[in-house]
Amino acid sequence: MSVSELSSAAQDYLKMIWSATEWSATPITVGAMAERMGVKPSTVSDGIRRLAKQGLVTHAPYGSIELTQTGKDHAVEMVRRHRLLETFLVNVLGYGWDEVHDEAEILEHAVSAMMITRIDELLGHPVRDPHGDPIPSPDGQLRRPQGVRLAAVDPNRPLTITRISDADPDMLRYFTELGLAPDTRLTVLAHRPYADVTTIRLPDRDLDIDLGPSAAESIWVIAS
Amino acid sequence: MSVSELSSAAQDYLKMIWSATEWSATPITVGAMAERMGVKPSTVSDGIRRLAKQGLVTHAPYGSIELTQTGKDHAVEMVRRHRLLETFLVNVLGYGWDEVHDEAEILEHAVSAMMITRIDELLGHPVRDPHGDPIPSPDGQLRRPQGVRLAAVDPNRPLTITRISDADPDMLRYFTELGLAPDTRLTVLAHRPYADVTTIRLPDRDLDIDLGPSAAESIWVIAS
DNA sequence: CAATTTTGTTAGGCCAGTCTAACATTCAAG
DNA sequence: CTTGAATGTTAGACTGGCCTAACAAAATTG
Repeated sequence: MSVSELSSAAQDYLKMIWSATEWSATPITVGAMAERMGVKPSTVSDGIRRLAKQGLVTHAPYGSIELTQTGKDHAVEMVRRHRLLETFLVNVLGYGWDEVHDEAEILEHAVSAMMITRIDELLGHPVRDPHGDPIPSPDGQLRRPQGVRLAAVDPNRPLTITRISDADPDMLRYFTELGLAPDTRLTVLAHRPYADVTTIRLPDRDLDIDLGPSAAESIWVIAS
Repeated sequence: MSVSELSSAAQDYLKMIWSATEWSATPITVGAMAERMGVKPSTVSDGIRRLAKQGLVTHAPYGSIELTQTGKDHAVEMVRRHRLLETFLVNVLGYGWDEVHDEAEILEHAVSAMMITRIDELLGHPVRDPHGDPIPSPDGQLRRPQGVRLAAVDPNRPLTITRISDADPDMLRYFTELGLAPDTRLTVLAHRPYADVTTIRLPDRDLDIDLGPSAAESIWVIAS
């Protein structure tokens, strides 16, 4: 069975369950899923039950939610669609990287496998989306970019941004103003714990910036 | 209210009602709609009732189905989306003109107004889609291409194809093989009524072709 | 113009996906 | 280790879009 035959809601559930463990190990909860999808927990609980019946997740009442291999395959396919579409919207249609998430979220349920193939070719088989997130290959392979959260790195080392979480469009617009994007080079000057501030320096723009904790958690870097 | 807020089914009904009278004056019937949408007449009857309740069509039981101004506006917007998407799929993603209809049929329900605007810009504000059908402007204006059905023209006059109905992908593939497309020049040699054949000549390819009635009804031409 | 065929509508049911409200389980704090 | 708070599940209702079956109206035709 192809991922296209799943309902839109089922595709969303699978993608969300998979995504929850992409950047942190904490497993997803029913409440968190409901929150992120803008529905009530009872709806999610019900949806999970339907997914389990279709063999896409395993779940005992009050227990943890795990994707089966099939579920995982479909989830990764949806992630591939989403990230290719985001890349397409930015590179071909001239969207801002803060504008693509919602559009891709809808399109990913509507595009055919053929269209995804064509978009992938047009873009030259990109391996990262505009936020630096890795794009799974057609067979589901996915190279995680190296990198750790900016909040967690030692000061005074040269760093390069590898990804920026696309969770908050407002924050992305703010980052755009500051010139923060994947491949931007920077150095952490200091973490100031009680002020909850991380000060960074952008050598290329000769600029120092104070970032709050949510920003410092959203930016991933490697040594450069 | 924007057309995007309508259900997918409602968008389909409106577009179909509008389309029914684009190339011929015969008004649409419940049965014909059901047939073309692949559902039962009872479903359409019900759907029409819901549309009427929303003020998008007027309809008395057993009476004719008419779009209100609002309904007409939404229908034309859907036609604009559909034809821009078809053009986009052919010109940007390299689809064949016989492959775009079904894909556009799904995408038209998913794209945002912004995406349509961007696609329109990328394509340079096209006025015809790959089949020669006119693309309504953003404000709903629509210039009907001149032209009459090939089946209805006098023999031995130089003609140019202005549009080819996209109703039948197989026929489009056949036309591709023959080199028949919008802007192709041709002459009708003769209509042979009892054989139900129209013989045409393609001067540019020095080729004579016999077309059956469905083909001759699908091709629209003007004097050239 | 009456009877039959065709076409359209209504009634009643099903499903997915949502809700609210009530209930069950688990977790955490004292 | 008990209890109250937080979290998750179930029950029951509703909606849109579909179905089948029964019925109503209109059109065609002998």
